[in-house]
Amino acid sequence: MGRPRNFNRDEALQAAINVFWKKGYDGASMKDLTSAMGINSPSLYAVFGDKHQLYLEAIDRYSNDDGCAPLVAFESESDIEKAVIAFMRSTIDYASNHESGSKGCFLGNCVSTSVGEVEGTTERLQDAITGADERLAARFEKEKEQGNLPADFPSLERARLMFDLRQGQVLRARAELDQDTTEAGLAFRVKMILAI
Amino acid sequence: MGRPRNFNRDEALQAAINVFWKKGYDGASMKDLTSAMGINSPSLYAVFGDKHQLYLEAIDRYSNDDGCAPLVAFESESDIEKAVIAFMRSTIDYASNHESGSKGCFLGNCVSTSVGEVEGTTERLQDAITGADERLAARFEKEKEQGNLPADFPSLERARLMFDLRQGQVLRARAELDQDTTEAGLAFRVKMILAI
DNA sequence: ATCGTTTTGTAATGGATGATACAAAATAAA
DNA sequence: TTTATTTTGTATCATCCATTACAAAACGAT
Repeated sequence: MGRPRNFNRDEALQAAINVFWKKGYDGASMKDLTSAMGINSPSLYAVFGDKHQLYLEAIDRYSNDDGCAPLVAFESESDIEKAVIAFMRSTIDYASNHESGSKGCFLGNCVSTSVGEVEGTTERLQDAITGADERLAARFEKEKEQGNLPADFPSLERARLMFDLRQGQVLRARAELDQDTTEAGLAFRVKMILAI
Repeated sequence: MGRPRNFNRDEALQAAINVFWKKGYDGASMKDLTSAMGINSPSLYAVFGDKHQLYLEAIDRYSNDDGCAPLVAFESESDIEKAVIAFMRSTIDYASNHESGSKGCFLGNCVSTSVGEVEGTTERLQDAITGADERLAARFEKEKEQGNLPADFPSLERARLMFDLRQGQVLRARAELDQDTTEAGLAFRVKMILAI
């Protein structure tokens, strides 16, 4: 059943992500999707099932790529303070200067709308949130073991703090508000996240 | 031009808000809207213009009602520390237990999707964000004048901090994640907002 | 080169969408 | 009550949507 082989599935999926990211699930028409992906609708159906399955796959892919880029930045930096800074900067950078031109966060600004309306989105958004919380907390725990953070450091609480701050930043980015304003208070935020 | 007089315009608009809030702009069909508003489409067009104008009016109305409820809670409480707590609790409460059943924040979780796609939404979201920043900061400034906060207290920076934290909370609420988890770290967040 | 198969493009399907024309009903005026 | 006007409900419009049938083209095997 006509699956095309002469095209890059990953690139097509990335193109679909960018369309959904910009227009939302309902706002993205099949025409928007197919023209951005460079395929005709029959191919889309053969490869991805239907619009709904494509959407879920786009969410999964984004969760494992762009969406967790700040997490990777956080985990890659060896010094914990620099790691927190890297997380914040990476968040702002991806939310404001993504190569696709889409602003904000696909999960935070688009998938959130379809929660409860499009099947499969609620669990995925929940997993993305709690997963981020846990990955951030895990790093803090490791720092505690190494003695770089006090033994009573509330890792999960501060992880959630970081994540929540992130959401404000991506909303500002989505609204195309100047990211320099968020840059201003960054030092204090870092200090607070690591305080006591 | 048949404008109906035998119905409550405000109630109809509130019903429209709840539909848009739950389903987003594109996801809300005229049928969804008219049946929730208790009117037929000709009446909707006579009273509100069209779907697009109704959406913009819904945004404006929400911005001046539900959306700023936490701001009112913040401004109403006389003690500044209790005021910050009131802001946070009000945010969580409205985002999780709104009478309409809609979760999260209409602006943060729905309008954000249509930014750049639906005309008139970008300015409105920007105004809502910067307006909230300024109202929060204004209260801090007043406290400084009264000597309840140090003279070098960075009002706007902390206002933005509060607002950004709020966005994380409404996203968790939209995803129907347990709000008790956010309640846990509340004391520290309040301390951090008012620190130094 | 020919045939069978796979990939691509066109075109059409039924259904739903946003928007209105129009008639029925209700109201107000005389 | 009769008439003019306004409000409501029905029914329809063209259009766009997601989806798929089908034909054309490209490919691979023999």
